[in-house]
Amino acid sequence: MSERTNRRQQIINAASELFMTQGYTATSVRQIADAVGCTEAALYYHFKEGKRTLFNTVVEANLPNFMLPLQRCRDARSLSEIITCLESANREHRSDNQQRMRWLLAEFPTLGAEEQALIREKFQIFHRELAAMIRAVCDQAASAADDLAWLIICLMHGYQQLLSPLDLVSDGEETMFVRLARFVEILA
Amino acid sequence: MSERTNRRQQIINAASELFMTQGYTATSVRQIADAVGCTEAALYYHFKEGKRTLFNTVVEANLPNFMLPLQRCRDARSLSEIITCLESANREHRSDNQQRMRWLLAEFPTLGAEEQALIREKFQIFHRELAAMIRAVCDQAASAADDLAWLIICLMHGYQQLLSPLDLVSDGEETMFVRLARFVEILA
DNA sequence: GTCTATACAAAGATAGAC
DNA sequence: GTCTATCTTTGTATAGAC
Repeated sequence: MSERTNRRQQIINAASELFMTQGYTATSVRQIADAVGCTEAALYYHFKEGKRTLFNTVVEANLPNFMLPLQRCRDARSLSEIITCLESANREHRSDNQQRMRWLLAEFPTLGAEEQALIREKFQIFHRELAAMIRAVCDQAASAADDLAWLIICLMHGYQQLLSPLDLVSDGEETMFVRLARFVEILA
Repeated sequence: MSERTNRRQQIINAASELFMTQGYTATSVRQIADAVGCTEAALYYHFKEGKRTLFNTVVEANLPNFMLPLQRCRDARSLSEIITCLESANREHRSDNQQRMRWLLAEFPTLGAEEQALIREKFQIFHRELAAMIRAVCDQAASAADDLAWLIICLMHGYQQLLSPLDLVSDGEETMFVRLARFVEILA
């Protein structure tokens, strides 16, 4: 993959960056072409159906890999271990995933039905895996594990998309997650 | 306040609707003028500094009234009562607040420093009030109440902005909140 | 594949008449 | 206050040369 082997890929990368930071409508085809270092005409050669097609490609290329943090927790042996593990996995890709998710949810209403379904499915799979993992480490009823998994997902999302970007938690380290781990420890 | 007493207000209302559903860049001044039933020139008379100024006005007019759900919980006497109360208050203004919050967070990065600070402050006040309320009903250490308050805020946000709009929770009623109430009941 | 050149619509914004 | 008319810039998109 030399410097400019694949123009198409360069375009997708530049578009990803711009769409994510500025949003779809705020980003012009000119801007993308400039960022790549080519002309608009060249861009239209690679994406014959124009801006919207390029956007769809970018969406699929940027579906956050939800499973990544879960794989790290494979050998957790308690609920609190799962949580602290999720939190640390989360912290490492923080700015990346945070931006991707924010963008994804912001554009979600404008997406086509297939893309919306794709995203929904990703979350459902994540939830299913997490619930299974919870059942494995502490003997919960299936429905309780399901709820607990959604609870954790909501919590992480709220933290990642609300507290963290708005800089609402001042006490430096993510003590909140540590405390959650302690909470659920009691419950388990 | 007759039909067209206040053009300025009409403009703000129309702009609110359009900005929220389409976003800032996707909404044109023309579109707003059309919705109001006047010309662009008239609009520029009321907002001399143009689209961005109108937008700022709209942002301030649409800062969700965060305190509303809290006021409903004044006479809650336990942690679980607070939570179920918040949840029901939340459910009533659901679609409204959901859209407002989604929009606010999507546009947040583009806002000026003062507006960002304003939003941040609203959340901090909400948190402070909720934490105080928690301390009032169950004898928690101040720091534990603080964390618990953030936890509940994150959870509600995750539910409102992730699970609910993506239609990820299938079991009809908001059992998740009921279960959370039970969880925290044990903790208290 | 990439460029130059250009078409054409829509954007934000303003001057000046009423 | 509101309109008509107009300006300038920016947007998406394409034709045709290299």
